[in-house]
Amino acid sequence: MGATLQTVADQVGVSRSTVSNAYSRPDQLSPELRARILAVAERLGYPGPNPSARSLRRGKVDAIGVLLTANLSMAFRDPYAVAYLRGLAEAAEQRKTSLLLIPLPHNDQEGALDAVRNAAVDAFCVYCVPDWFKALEIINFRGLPVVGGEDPAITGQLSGEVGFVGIDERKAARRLAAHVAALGHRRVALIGHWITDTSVTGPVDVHPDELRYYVSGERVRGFRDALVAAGVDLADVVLINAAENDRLVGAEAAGHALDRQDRCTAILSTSDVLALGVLDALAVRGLRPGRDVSVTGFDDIPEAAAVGLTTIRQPSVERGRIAGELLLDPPADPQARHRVLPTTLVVRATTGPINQESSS
Amino acid sequence: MGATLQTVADQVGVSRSTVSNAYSRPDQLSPELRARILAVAERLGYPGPNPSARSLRRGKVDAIGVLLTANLSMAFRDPYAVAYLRGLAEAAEQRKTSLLLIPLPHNDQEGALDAVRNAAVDAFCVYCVPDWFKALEIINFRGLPVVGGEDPAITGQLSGEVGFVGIDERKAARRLAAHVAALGHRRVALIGHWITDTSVTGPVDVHPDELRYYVSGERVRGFRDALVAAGVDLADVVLINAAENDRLVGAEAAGHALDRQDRCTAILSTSDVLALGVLDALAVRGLRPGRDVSVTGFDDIPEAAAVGLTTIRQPSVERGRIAGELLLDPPADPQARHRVLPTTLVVRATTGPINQESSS
DNA sequence: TTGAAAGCGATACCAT
DNA sequence: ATGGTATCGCTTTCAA
Repeated sequence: MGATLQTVADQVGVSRSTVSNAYSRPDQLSPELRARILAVAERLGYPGPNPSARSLRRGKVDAIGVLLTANLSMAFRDPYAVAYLRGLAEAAEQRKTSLLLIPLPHNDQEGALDAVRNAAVDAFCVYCVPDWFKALEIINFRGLPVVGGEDPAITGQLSGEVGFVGIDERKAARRLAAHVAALGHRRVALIGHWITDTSVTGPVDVHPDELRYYVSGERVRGFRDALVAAGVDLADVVLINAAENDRLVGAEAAGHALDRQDRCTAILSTSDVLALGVLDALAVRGLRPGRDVSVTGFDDIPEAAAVGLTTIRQPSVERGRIAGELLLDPPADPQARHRVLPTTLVVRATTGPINQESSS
Repeated sequence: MGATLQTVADQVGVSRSTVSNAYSRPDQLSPELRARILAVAERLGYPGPNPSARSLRRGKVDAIGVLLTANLSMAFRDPYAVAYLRGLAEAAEQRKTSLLLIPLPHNDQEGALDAVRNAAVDAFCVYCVPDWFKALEIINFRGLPVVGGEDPAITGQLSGEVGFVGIDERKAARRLAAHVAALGHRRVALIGHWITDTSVTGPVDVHPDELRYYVSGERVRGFRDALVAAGVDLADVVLINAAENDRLVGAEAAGHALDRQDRCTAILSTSDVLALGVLDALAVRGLRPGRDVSVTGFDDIPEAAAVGLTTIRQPSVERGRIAGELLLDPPADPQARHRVLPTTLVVRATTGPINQESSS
């Protein structure tokens, strides 16, 4: 217990530096001496250099901090987030770097953000954190390298921003909504994750331009763009906030759209997970997706294919991997540090032409 | 740049202690002074106490190290591992504790284990790491609290073991194999994850008692127990190693069982992920699961239900949560620190009575 | 190849 | 309520 570099050095009869070298620079001393030192260390129960002391001195930790969604454990329910994390892990493990998953307090209260403040990391990767979260300010203030991958504008303001990897959210959303509009839908509901806040699920009365959370905001604006372009009356468009990116919440949100007199004929969600919930809500009410009500998602998680969900496919693992690479090996060329990845419209069975009978 | 506690203290005209208190013990100084200090700190661009220095001094990091599978990024492909991690995250986020995901070198080579050695954490949670991995020795030597949750014997030897959370692997496997044997199957193949090593997929000639990796070993031994009890000749049982817990690898392993003259009538795998691969292999060969060949998994991941896989259900999220709780709030009662969770045999469509025609 | 000395940046205890 | 002081454990020049 309590063995330290000093203890070992004393026992062996060498200086601290030498013991330190035995661990961190094997080439700086004779193999025999090193062996002797390591043996003594083992006998003394010296656990090796103290990680905190070591990183304090070296100024490096070999870990990157990950803010995965405003709600860490919830993130693991979203296959897309998991895939992103997998990509990040791939990049990290290739470089012997650990990933520090930092939990955010559910309320984002000042004092509760210690975990972000005290995170011993060399850089941060931020994924799906609403831009108004205080955690971002802290990260910004710490001045470490950051890869956001969402709002180019916001991450552009982070002092340590090293790059960006994302997609053209709005354009992709536009294509999806254009597809829906082309099928004749005019009464539409849009379900957005955190478009207003992170606590209440239900209809909101906000102009799309005001939505703050970048990802959902852009997607909703993309939907709006396309609907307006198709001549849809915005008064016929219901906007619903989802307090969590969760299937159950998606179902709840859909309820607000379905259980009203002038039921909409299409429901567009800002994620597949929410859309799966929407499908659940339809099932409960005996409505057929693609016939009675058209439904779309966003991400193209594996389950989307399984249930025939029309959606936008975006890279997941790759996106995480690139984020990690940007952080760990920032390319010299600034151009190469701004990556906009391609997306694809995937039309499946949950969207179909407007059905005159059930919409009347 | 480079602002430190000292800098701030000098500017404000107070001592370091006071500045430190302003951050870590707000109640130790007047609100006005604190406000003044924080303001100056902000102006100076002082990012807050240096995490490494802080944890060096306090002897605490507020992070727990996670060894998730021998292959971190691969772990994210396994829904069971992800669920476990979710539970762990739930426990951690409730206690403002971060999770340090530590990558293991693929070869488990000495030098490459720095990440484990240098991990700044207060404790370790080890999940699905083969017992012969050097990483475990290092963890053991560091003497930090550990929750293994797999091999009670091995974790029992870890100096810092604080508890155990797992299932009765062997008993569960026995029930599963008994079900298969009761259906009349006598020529059986067992596919085990890492039962010999982590590099080659294919038949192995090892006695079940010799298998080293605890989890798979116990499951295989459980299978064996039940088969022998049912009068199966062990000479008719093929043992196949899977180099990775991966669907593709499962399919590959199944190939070794299916593409031989005396094709087996049942294939038992040590995980659902592998079993899904087995089903793929059957499909490719035009064989019907539950009719031509019976197939079983282990874990009961969501996809198992979707494809009708017969399997053993074991708690996932809960298991991770308990592991986290054991680490973060070890119960005083030693009894309460040894948790064996219940499992259930879930019979679905992939197992059926032996089919005389195709087995002849 | 090895050792001596100087921090890295912060916190805790004890006074005041 | 604040300040002084010792110390946490290690790495890193630089000199021998």
